[in-house]
Amino acid sequence: MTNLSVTLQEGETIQVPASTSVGKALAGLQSNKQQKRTIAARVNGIVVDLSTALEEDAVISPIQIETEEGLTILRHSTAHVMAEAVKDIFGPGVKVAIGPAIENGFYYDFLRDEPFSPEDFDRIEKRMEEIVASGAPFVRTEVSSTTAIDAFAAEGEKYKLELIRDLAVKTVSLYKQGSFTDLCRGPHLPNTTFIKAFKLLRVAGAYWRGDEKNDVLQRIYGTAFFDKKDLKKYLDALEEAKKRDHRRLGKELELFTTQDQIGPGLILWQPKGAQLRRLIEDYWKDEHYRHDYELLYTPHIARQDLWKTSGHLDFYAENMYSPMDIDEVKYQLKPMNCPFHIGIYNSRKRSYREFPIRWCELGTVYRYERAGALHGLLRVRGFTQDDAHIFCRPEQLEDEIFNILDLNLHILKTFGFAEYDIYLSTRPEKYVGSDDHWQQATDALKQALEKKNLSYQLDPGEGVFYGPKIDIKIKDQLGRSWQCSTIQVDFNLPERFQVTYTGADNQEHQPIMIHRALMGSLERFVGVLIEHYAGVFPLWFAPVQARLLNITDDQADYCEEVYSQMRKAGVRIEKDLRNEKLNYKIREAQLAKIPYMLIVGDKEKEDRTVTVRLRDGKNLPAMTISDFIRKVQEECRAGRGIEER
RNA sequence: GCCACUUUAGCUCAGAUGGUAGAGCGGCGCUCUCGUAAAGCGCAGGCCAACGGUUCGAUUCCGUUAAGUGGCUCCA
Repeated sequence: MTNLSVTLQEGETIQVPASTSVGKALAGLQSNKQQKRTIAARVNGIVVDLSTALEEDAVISPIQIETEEGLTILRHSTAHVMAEAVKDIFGPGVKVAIGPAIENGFYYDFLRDEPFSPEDFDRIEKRMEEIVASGAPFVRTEVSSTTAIDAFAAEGEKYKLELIRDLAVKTVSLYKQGSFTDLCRGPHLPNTTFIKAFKLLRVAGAYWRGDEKNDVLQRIYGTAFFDKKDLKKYLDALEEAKKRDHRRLGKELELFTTQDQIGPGLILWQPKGAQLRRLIEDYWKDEHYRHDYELLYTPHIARQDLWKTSGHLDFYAENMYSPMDIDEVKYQLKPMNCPFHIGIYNSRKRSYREFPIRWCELGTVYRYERAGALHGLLRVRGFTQDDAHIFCRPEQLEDEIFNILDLNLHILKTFGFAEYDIYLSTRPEKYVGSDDHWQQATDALKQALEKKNLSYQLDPGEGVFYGPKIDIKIKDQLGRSWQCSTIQVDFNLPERFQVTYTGADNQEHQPIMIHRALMGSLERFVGVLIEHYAGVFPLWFAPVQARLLNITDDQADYCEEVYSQMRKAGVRIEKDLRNEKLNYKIREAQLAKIPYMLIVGDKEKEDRTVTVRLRDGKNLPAMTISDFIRKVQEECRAGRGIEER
């Protein structure tokens, strides 16, 4: 028998007979303890089961269950166990589709006439426990596609048949544990005993292969971890996310609301939310002014012809609301601001000397979103973009992109977002503009990113048809990412609206146009901010900065005085002069997440001061009104990042 | 839009195999005037999402519609 040499990634080499399983080979290379945590391995770079037989010399690195990769395998295997449980309980009439591991868990799609109910979850979980306890091994077999097709056809597993046919390969691999066999590439756990902690989370509808023309399946989501502690940690994190839900906090803190009578996806900003938004807008405008932008305002509707010219009626009609008649002419609500900005550009002839032109607007747009897509502030039908359009010459593009990135990251950072995922999307299959232009623009985007020292991922073919783009996803406090910023080069609109400028050569040229939004939409950004801060906003954009609390009615007159002085000085202050106990007032202010509580009793009234209580329960020494005003102003200045510039 | 689930007082939620409903918080009133996370008592709030059907009778059963939630899909 031939001997093979097997080398552990980190060094040690042993000789084993051919056809030795990976698991066995590893047993000779690892400690017992390590061996117990090993569930799969990378052999010559390919991830395989421990049961895989070695047929050539190999470099092996074990995959431990507690690693990211191990967790994925664990979850994938748990999905198989869930499928087995479901088939056990609900019979062969239930058809299985696919069941992959996903971020934070797994799912499996089933076809079943009856809906799954939460009570079913208990039964399924119980059956899963039994399967896990049986310790059944996950057994891999390779069979010819025709054999597999026969087998799945006999069971009526039509989705599996479709998958095999589309694979169009000679042999496929099957995994069997207990009574359940699934078409699967693997790898899987050696056996079910590695499944220590799992939970089914929810059921949702999903189309077969994500296409709404196909069958609607029931998708059961679950998660699994290698021990109970981690599962609990995850479930706790879900709880925490629930607590931070901007819809809940928006209601509790009276930031925004929606009403049936007004319509879904249409946001009503309550006074506190409006204040928050105003502070963001003011800051945004200031920063744009500093960065050499000019501010625009444009209308909410325009003649339908405009949208014909812009091409929106061709490629965006399904997101636009029906036209309205005004003096027998059709008008439509705007889904984007760009044509209006172009209108301003075209209001007179432009010279290359004016470039770059940077115009920004907090422009409110309306887009039709499918009813099922609406979600709090994050997905709405009317929203305000922090939009801007830049017109420049090709050779200015890179600098402009660099400047945008600079402003973009600066603003995000000021709001407390310091981690991003950046994507560069290149030319899709269908596009307008010349290959040269695409190449130049894409290069300019790349150069700008590199000059700014930003790492990014390439999204080949994911650009919009009119130009390449950079998308920035921000990461919040809980590590979730949100798409907000987008920077897009546009070769299309300048052409359609015949946007030109007179060059140094006295000829007419077409400028490059850049669209960009940093926060994306104010609605979404505020939603993300609420969740990021859990409603505990930094002083500089807290809708209410301070609340005055008197101890008894005796200090009411002094409090009125303090209140009006502070309000005049621009401090966002409220007064709570009700005849309630101090404890009660403090509790309410605390729940309202107000940064400073100003407590006024006889002592303070006597000394003409206030005692400052912080959100964390600590007290600052009593200070005068003007000292407090100064303190607030200084902190706000620092928060807005003024000192950095 | 599609699938599933949900909709009871301002908010959070109970409730009855069909006989028109309750709690806590909040609001209002009275008493208390009180120093760092909930004082006491009382009162007022509901066409039980809307509309149709079944029924002697519907908030409860059935259907339709609307809104919400979780997904699919799409995206700021």
